[in-house]
Amino acid sequence: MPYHTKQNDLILECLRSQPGHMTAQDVIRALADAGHGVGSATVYRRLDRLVESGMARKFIVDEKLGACYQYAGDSQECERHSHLKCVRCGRLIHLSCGFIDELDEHILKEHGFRVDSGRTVFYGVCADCAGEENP
Amino acid sequence: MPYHTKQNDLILECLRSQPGHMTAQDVIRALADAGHGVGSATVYRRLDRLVESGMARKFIVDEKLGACYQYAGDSQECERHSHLKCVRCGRLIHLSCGFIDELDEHILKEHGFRVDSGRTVFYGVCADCAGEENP
DNA sequence: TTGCGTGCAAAGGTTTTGCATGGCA
DNA sequence: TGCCATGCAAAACCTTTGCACGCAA
Repeated sequence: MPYHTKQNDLILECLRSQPGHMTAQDVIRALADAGHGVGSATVYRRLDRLVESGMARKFIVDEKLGACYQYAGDSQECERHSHLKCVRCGRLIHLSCGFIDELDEHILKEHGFRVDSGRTVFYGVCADCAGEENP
Repeated sequence: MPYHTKQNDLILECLRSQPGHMTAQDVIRALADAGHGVGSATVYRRLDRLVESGMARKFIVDEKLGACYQYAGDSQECERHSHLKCVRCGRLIHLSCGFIDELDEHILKEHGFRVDSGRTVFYGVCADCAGEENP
């Protein structure tokens, strides 16, 4: 049975305060800056637990950057968000789109694979960067 | 102007011999096992160049595992492959599917983002693992 | 001969692990 | 009082970087 600790609340609150996504290192730095230093080992351990329990979502954006975490506690609104990562400028774009749902359904029915859109990252080139290439 | 070296051939041949994908570490180990030791720095440098030149593709599967590389020299057949990664058993499944093309087209037209399917990894649960959950 | 490519070693970064201590139940 | 959680430090890991030497052109 997991215990309820102050550090757990701090980490969760930190994630919640951030509209976007944070790496584990972001969380560690944010807590340190706020005056509540939390050991990095604890942050990693708690983040993994939050993901297991469904309070947070975890996905990989970039191989240099570590894993990214995002709060998912209250609303499931972001559940069907996917992400677009521009490999040129590095921007990460949220994508809410019915087409994704259709795709997920198709993959489930035809290929027997249940996709978790919240984790999935599409790589490519964003409009701005594509514009710069072909002016 | 890039030079043509023995190590470059070895690395490319190593990738080509593998039907699937390899991490940089896999390449290093494979070459070492084959008796041709190639320095890890060289492997990383050459792999990056191969990706730049289009001879190989690179994508991220798992944050613990490093980047994955795949040969893409002869045929572009795999160009429109996406990958499904089962978060339960860790299996990586190739997905060739017209629906993906439609999605990419939709994202390009409606969201102005050109997706590179070859890099994209869908996370979720495969049929086998889903079956084990609900027998 | 020129200068890119290589290899070794060291450094950089994130994440994990071991172990003694502290705090929740 | 138990036992999980924490924190520190050290370790493990992949990847990058610096530098001298070797090899392709």
